[in-house]
Amino acid sequence: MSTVHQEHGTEERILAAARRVFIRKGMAGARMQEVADEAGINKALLHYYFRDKQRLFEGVFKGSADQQFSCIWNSFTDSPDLFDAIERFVAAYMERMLEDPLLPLFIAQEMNRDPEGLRAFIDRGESSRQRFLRLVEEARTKGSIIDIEPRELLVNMMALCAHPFVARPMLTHIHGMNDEAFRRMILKRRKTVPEFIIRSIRA
Amino acid sequence: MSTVHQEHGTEERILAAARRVFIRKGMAGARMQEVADEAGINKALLHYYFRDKQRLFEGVFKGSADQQFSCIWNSFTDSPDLFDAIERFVAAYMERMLEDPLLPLFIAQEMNRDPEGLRAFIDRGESSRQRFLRLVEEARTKGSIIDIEPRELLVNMMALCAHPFVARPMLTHIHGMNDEAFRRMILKRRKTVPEFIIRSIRA
DNA sequence: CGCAATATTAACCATTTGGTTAAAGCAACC
DNA sequence: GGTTGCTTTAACCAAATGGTTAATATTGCG
Repeated sequence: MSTVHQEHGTEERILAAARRVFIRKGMAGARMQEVADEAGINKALLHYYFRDKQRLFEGVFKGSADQQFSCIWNSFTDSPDLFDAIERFVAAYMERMLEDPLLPLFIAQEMNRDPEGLRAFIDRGESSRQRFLRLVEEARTKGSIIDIEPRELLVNMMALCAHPFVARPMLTHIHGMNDEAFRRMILKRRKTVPEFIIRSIRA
Repeated sequence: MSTVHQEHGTEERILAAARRVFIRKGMAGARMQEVADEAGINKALLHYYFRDKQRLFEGVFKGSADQQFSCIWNSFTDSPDLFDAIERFVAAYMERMLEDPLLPLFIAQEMNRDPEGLRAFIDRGESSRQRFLRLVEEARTKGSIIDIEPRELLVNMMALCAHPFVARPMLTHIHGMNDEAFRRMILKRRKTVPEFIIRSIRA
């Protein structure tokens, strides 16, 4: 934003409201009026701060993607031990996503709707990702883990972390869980998922 | 459908077209006109066969949910060996989803949009699910696998199967894959995922 | 204060979109 | 051939929706 906007916190209020609405309903299902209502302002003011729906969405998506990607990676920035890194990553992911359980599904949904346009937003944690892959590669050559492709391990780890959030409505229904039970399940997984992974890869 | 509809395959054509559009765009993003175009018919004819968007959607969702749930479970109906059951399930899931890679995300998306209303549609594979859980429980008491909660193992297995499809746009971008490379990755996982799981749970 | 710039709103507009209607095709059947 | 009942269509409609405009309120400042 090059414009000055010497505002009264309004832009932040709008963004926060938009975030809630977009994450709940998705770009296609979200309504500008609903965002305005949730922010407690006039609809025209949305267009004053963010020219159109697309730009408002991008403002929201950028922050959300950062939250899911770069933010998480920083959790294990300087861990030299792979097992320790895995534990930290999983714990950071679970705890962070418990605050916004719809985030993983939202990201997946929107990336699927407009891969070309949103591609740029998810490149943030790239360096940390590379570091993780190297950590796996080292452990592999060192022989402290079995022979597994680093990328594959990463995908598996992400899968075990993200899926319960993506599939939450199914899980809660099938297992007859309420929100609190879901939360407990995630907190349990914070412990069991790293164990599950490490059991599988330990040499 | 209690009405007779002595049609010319039109209802099926509509459903197939609706399926493609809804799965691609989701309920909120799909347009009745687009479905009509894709089916090569007039928009009013949609409402002749399926009264409104909601019912057309339900027609699509019912079939899709069956495909993802009950259909898969039948793969290992009568396998008495847990490890064998896991291998079969994963293989069936991967192969089936390769035909409709957007299906898992679609189901998750819509279940999140309207959990109450769609809840009923996902109860299909319940008996097979129970059988799987019992198989795990047996193996656990028998001591052929480590001490793991059956439900947890099931969630992990589903996670490892479904996540690559849900996160496909991210994966293909980050790893610089095209559709064919994605397909190869899934086919590789058909082998490595069961191995990953079994390594982790084998006593 | 008074003025300029920014912030906010109510009313309005054009387009999109789900859905309807009434008429036209078209098949079978007498 | 015409009548009857299902199928298909073009034209139409009302509501919803993204976006604009012009006027009003508010703030900072000389």
